Amino acid sequence: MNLKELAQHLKLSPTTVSRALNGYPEVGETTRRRVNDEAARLGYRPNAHARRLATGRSHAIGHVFPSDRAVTIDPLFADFISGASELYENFGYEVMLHASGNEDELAVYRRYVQSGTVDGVVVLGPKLDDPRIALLNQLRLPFIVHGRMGDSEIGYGWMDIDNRGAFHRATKLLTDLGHRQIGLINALEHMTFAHHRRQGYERALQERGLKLDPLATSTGQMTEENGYRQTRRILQLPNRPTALILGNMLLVSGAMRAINELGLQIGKDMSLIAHDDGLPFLNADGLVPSLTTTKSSIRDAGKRVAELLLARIEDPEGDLPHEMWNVDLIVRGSTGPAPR
Amino acid sequence: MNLKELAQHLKLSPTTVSRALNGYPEVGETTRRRVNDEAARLGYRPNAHARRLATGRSHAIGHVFPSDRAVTIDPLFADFISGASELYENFGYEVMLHASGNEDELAVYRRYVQSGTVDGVVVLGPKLDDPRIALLNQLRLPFIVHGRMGDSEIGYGWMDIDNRGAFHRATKLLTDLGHRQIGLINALEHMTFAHHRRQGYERALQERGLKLDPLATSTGQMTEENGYRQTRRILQLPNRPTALILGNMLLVSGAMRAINELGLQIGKDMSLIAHDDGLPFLNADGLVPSLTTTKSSIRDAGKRVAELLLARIEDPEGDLPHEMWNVDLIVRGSTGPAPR
DNA sequence: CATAGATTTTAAAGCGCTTTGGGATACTGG
DNA sequence: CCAGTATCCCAAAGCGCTTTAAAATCTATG
Repeated sequence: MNLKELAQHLKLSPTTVSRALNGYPEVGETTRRRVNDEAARLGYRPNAHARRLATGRSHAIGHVFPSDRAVTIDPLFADFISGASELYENFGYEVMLHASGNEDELAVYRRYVQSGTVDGVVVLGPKLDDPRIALLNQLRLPFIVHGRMGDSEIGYGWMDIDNRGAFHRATKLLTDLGHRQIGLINALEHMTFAHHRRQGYERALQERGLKLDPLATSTGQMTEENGYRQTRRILQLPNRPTALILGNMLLVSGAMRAINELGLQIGKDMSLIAHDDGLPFLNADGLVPSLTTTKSSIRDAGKRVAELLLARIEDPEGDLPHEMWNVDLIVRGSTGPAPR
Repeated sequence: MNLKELAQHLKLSPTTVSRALNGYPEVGETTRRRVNDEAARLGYRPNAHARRLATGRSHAIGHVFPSDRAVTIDPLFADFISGASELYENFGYEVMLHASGNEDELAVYRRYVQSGTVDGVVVLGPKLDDPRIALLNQLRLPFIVHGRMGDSEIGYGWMDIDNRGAFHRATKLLTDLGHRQIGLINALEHMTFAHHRRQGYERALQERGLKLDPLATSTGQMTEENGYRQTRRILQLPNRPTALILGNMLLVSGAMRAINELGLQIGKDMSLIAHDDGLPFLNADGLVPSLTTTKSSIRDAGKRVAELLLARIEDPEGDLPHEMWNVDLIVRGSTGPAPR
């Protein structure tokens, strides 16, 4: 069943039917209703490719993820996309996924443009200096960055959470509780979000006149195992921290394991704060003791980024969005006054 | 830059250029080289939609994931897709993702067919009785099921791991070690894989003449919190199990937490086996004690399913693949003889 | 009642590719 | 030297839709 057949069936021209279905004003109200009813009855759907060819719009959004085992993004990625999809679906957009395996991510973008596969892309996990942004601007492919490229905030649209503020606040809570040695297990710091977190952490220490102990911090993969290793290492330092801040919920069980192993009690001997992206399978509130977190749903972020991107595609000359979300600090049972 | 322009540029007809690029034999070797070189030099890529319209093939694979908060699939999903993408990419296929949010999954399939969006789909997480399979057969949309629909093995192509065998072997290891009370924390058992796992578990108990204690088993979400809750519950039964089998690595940290809390030692007072899908952020070998697992990489499964699907699309009348993978039982430090 | 203007419908071109069915042209062997 | 056969290339149709420009129909007005 194609448009032509449907038109014959209705004794109308394809033009009129097309217009009726797409809501153009040049068609009478009664005709429109008749067309819509019949299309629904016969289960007619326009051929996606024909429409794309004719309009030059693909109604698809590209998402590239690194398949080079950059572990961090994986579980978060699914949740982000899941939020974004919700929105795309409502606006009739498709989600295209691409592993940047053989070719690199830049090559994928070039291909997108040359072959017209997508109308826009979401840039995930921006680095301090990220070539993707310049390329996309040059290619004139609409995009929104989830996060920022270092401290540059103009020249591209972005939506980010206040990582600096979040880790500043978390660190400050700990210093207010009297902790003087505070460890940090961070993500890889060429990623902007991790860099910002460290900045927030360091500023809070400075404000209290506390000296930063580089050995009490680490940057690495967001895995259970790394959480365990780093926690163990940090807790065996001569000048042992009494509190620990973790970049991610995936680190938490490893960290807790290490803490328990050393016979320390969480919330008493050792305070713990983690950043919680709201992954559905890791609930900070259900832990014992419940976990103090800086929380921001990555799923909601996905939804919002999708929204901004569609707006941008709609109006490519409009103002670039710059949107920063506050991050909640939720105090629960894993933080307490510093032991003396 | 389109085909016509490229052809003019080369002083050839579009026909010849198209054929040269697509490897048809009707074009001379020298001409072909000339065309390929020039296309590469100018960065020409055929318009994806035009090609799709002309060929009637979309070169895209659909993947529908439930966005109704069915937690289980999320982290596994990303890994599965990641494996599949690797293959698709090599064969020039796109990955389309769809949240089955408002409309249900069946509706998405119908739409796929009506609008020609994809050439085939992967069915994930099949249930004991799953309407998707009948619908897809009726729609004549090529598909491969990752897993099986209950015990029916014909009438559709599938690739599955031997869940029954895996859990049978795991349980048998424990009974061989002298354990007589063995708990099970399973996924939701309307899912075939979870159903099979229980069957394997129960058969091994029967073979040893052990009585099944329904209270020592549970089915539910694959989350840290549920792992904790169920473990805690099971370990407080009057007739406390000395071993526990977990459906998923996500349950593990919760379970370990509960075990430690009750002052029991893993591998000694309490043996532990989990199924490991090879998620990159949860390493069974890095735990302390290292974890005995039934292991099968979900990423590899994704890759294989993709391969089978592409073969099926290539030859829709070919034999339906039925492929079952063995699951390794890797014995590590978390299992030991039953305490007396 | 004729005519201008508004409304509704249509024919036809075009989006950029593939592919059918022929034509040239060059290469054989009788 | 010519018919027969490969080899190489091309014109044109068509995939199913949108959209421009124009035609047909209806409404209002002097």
